[in-house]
Amino acid sequence: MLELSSVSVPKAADVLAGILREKILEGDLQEGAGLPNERDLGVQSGLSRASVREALRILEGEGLIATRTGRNGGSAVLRPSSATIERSVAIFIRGQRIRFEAVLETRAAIEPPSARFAALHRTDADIAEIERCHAKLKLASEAGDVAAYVRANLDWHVEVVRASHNELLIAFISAVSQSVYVATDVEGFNSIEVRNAVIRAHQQVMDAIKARDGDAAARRMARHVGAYITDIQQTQDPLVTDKPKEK
Amino acid sequence: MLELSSVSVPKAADVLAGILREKILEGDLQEGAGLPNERDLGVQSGLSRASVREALRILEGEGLIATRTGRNGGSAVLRPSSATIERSVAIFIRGQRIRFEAVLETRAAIEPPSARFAALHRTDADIAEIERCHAKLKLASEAGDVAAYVRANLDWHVEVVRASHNELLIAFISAVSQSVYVATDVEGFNSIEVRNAVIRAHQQVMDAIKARDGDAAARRMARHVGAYITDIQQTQDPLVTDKPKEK
DNA sequence: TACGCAAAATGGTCTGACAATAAAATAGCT
DNA sequence: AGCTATTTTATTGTCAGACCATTTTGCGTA
Repeated sequence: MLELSSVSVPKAADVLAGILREKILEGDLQEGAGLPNERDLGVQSGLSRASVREALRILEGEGLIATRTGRNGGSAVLRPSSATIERSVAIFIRGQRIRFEAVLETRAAIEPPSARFAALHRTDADIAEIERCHAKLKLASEAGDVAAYVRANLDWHVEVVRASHNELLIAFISAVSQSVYVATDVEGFNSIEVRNAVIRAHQQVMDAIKARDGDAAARRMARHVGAYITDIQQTQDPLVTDKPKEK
Repeated sequence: MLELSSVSVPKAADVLAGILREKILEGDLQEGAGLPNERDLGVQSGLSRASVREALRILEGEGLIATRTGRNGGSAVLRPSSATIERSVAIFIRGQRIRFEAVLETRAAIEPPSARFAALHRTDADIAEIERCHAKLKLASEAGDVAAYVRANLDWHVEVVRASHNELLIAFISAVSQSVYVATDVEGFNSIEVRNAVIRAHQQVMDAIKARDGDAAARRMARHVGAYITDIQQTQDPLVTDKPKEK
């Protein structure tokens, strides 16, 4: 008797999307290159326009193409950016109901080694960018503008990781920061004392990165994010939200 | 004169997808719950079936639903898994032509802190699982089955991170490992000497995790992945592949 | 030359039909 | 009754063709 493991029946749109995806990732289609219009793609592939459109929509969801309407419109090849990762991480965090503590832990795990790489690989332009964020942070803190302060704080951390010149770490920290932002704009947290401590810690980390001292950068960043976690836990503890039970 | 900043015209499918996405992420639709069939959704939303299908395809791409054909088929709500992150990371790495070195750096950054969390949060079941992978690793190494060895090696690392009980770190390491796997199955690398060194290093890390010694676990893991990077660089250096120029 | 309007090219949406699939219901046989 | 084969049915997958919306191009006129 012939054994068959439930043959899969790929959908037309998936197949076409796969072919186009390979062409793009393989580099056959350069960034900015325009795909044929939907009707032509239909003729070339022997599929209906509906199926072609579904394939294009898949690629659009993967951040591989962008589509414009109108004359000279159509689908153009895109370099997949970190935005795609950010979206999937955001959905993962919300959908899986990831504990906020886990998100902070992840950030705390990524940032110290990133700070080390930043100290080793930084350019002068990176330093300038980081200091620009720091200046904005100080300004917002002095003005008591908490929302701007939180925003600048996040930007500063992302900018430090950006100085590592490791594109994957940058994408990860961007994705995580996105989710941290929506949850740290708490009035109780971000008191004037905490803000001043943050500014001092940032200064120390920046000094280490400027001096290209990887060990110090990692150590100081670890201390900083560690303090951040304990601070926010103290603020949140009273109003305990949903604490998922151990499985 | 009235100033208008180019109004955006959201597409019907995007709007519907957004509504359904919120319902799912908000928890209004439990996992496994079935959505109405496409025709009903069309009637309820006032859209054509084509638009409804496009919306469903978007959600499917985001890993939020799964669709089956046939009677009692239709779309059922899914918990977004790490697979979605893995896919977007894989596309990002290939599409951006991320240096392999950067991928290894990212792994090296994530694993030591993960090992620390593993030492702190591990259960006995976690230990058993890690040791199972380690046993398979040793067996494959002794048998000289390099492919199985590489696979088991990767599994061991993922399993250690899994013991951290941090779902986001687990998703990240899974995504990165996926890409590491395809590139480390090199014959020159993975010599018997390297394999034995790996086995010894793993043993030390496991000892620390068993003893719930977070500092030792992080330190030993850092040393291990650090050695891994230098080893693989020595193997690859002779046959330098594409070295993207500094921007 | 400058402005405005028509034409053309392209994606966006709708309608209706039929094919493919898989579960459920039914019929038929032992 | 109980099993098996067949038919029915609910649902997604695919197609064809039309029309609408948007944007660029180009022409024609002041």
